[in-house]
Amino acid sequence: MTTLVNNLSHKRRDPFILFKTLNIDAEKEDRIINAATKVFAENGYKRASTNAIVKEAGISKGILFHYFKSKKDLYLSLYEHLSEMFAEKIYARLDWEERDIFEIIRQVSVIKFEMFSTYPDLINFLNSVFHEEDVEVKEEVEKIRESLTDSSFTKLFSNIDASKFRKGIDVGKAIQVIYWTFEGFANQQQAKAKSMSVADIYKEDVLAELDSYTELLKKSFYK
Amino acid sequence: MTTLVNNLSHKRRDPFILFKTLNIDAEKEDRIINAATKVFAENGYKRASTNAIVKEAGISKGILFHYFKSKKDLYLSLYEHLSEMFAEKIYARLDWEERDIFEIIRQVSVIKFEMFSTYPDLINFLNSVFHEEDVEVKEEVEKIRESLTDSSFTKLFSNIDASKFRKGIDVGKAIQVIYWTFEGFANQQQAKAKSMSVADIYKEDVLAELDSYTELLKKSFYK
DNA sequence: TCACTATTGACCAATGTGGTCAAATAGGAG
DNA sequence: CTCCTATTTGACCACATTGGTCAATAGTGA
Repeated sequence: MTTLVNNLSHKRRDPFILFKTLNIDAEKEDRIINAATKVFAENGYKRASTNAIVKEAGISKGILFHYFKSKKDLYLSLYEHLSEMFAEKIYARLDWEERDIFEIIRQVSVIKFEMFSTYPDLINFLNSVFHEEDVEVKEEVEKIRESLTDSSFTKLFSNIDASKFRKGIDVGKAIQVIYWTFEGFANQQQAKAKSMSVADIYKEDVLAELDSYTELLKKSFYK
Repeated sequence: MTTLVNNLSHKRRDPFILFKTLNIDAEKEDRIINAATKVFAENGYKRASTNAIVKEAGISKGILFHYFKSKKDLYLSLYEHLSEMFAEKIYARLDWEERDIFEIIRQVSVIKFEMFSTYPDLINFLNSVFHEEDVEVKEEVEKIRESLTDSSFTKLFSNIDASKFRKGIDVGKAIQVIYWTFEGFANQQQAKAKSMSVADIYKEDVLAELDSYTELLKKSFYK
């Protein structure tokens, strides 16, 4: 069983196998991906409507079922494609030697932020797949997830330098607090982003605010 | 414009007006409330099915539409009833003079926890109503919400004793961190609770863990 | 027994579903 | 231009589900 890292370094996968065999321009592929991502993210597998997807993507019903043999096929292919792409980006840009929790979380946050501006529904989709309960896809989702789970990631978080924390601080709990803080911050930003165009979000501003939380937590938890 | 506090102290409202006029035993009323709460919380207004509600409640379709003249009526009555009940409990048990942020959040958490064991879907339902976008109910939800919004609550949080915090700490941001921590903790507990029976959750254990986070944050933020 | 109310669930028209397929279109080669 | 093939369309289908109705039944107290 190879890990994701191995997959990424040794193997060049063509995520949408169905797409590869047919000659489709990238722009249309993107439209379909974004439409499906959005509709699945908002509704879950069962209640997501293929009609809604084709409408959102601006394509005909026929062509969708020409590319994907069924709704299930679309869902699973999309999940495989997006989770691989997501992992790929993360892996390519993380510093795996880093042992400072704030630096790690900052790196992950920056990557997430950048992905959000290109694929606004990606993270929501991946979250919704994670919580998906429908029996028609649950098992196969599990299989795909397994093939992607990687030990490097957990190692990254279990290898954190505890010596930087002040005496008397429960490091495990402190890490939880840090995690919840950045999760909360990300949710807040996403809620904000809903009410404005993507162009109006300035990366520098968001990162500056994020850093102010980092600073606060460092001041409080570190020696 | 009266505030919620005034409503609660001066006025005895019968939340489910429709219920009052007919003689229904409390146990059945609770079954209907819990079923509707659950189904609406999980699906939102539009996609929630009245069939699913009557099945979950173990009642017939006819009787549901005998009590409530429409799905919309059920939804809005339920929202009004539950949000009033929720506010009532909070208001009855909060110490409004308290100025210590941890003490306030702890009080709110305890109340939330207790409500969760009796009405597991209450909080999810109120959250889902808050995010509801369906035009058929949005406006009326807004009206009900307005009639409940109270300034005392915001006053409570804006009146926090900042002098307890260490020098150099951004109190506003620290409060955000505290808020996100307890939100994250609550979500974690709720996820855990899904995989076990309500009886197996020990209040003392949960509160002890919650207090350990309080302790950590106090140690870090307070003088 | 009767009169009355509370409750049922089969039923309905309307809408929406995933998926199909004959036909229209586009594009390149000759 | 004609032909041929590959791409794309959307009307259409059988089926499931929807919110809501109502004649019929069960229950109750006198």
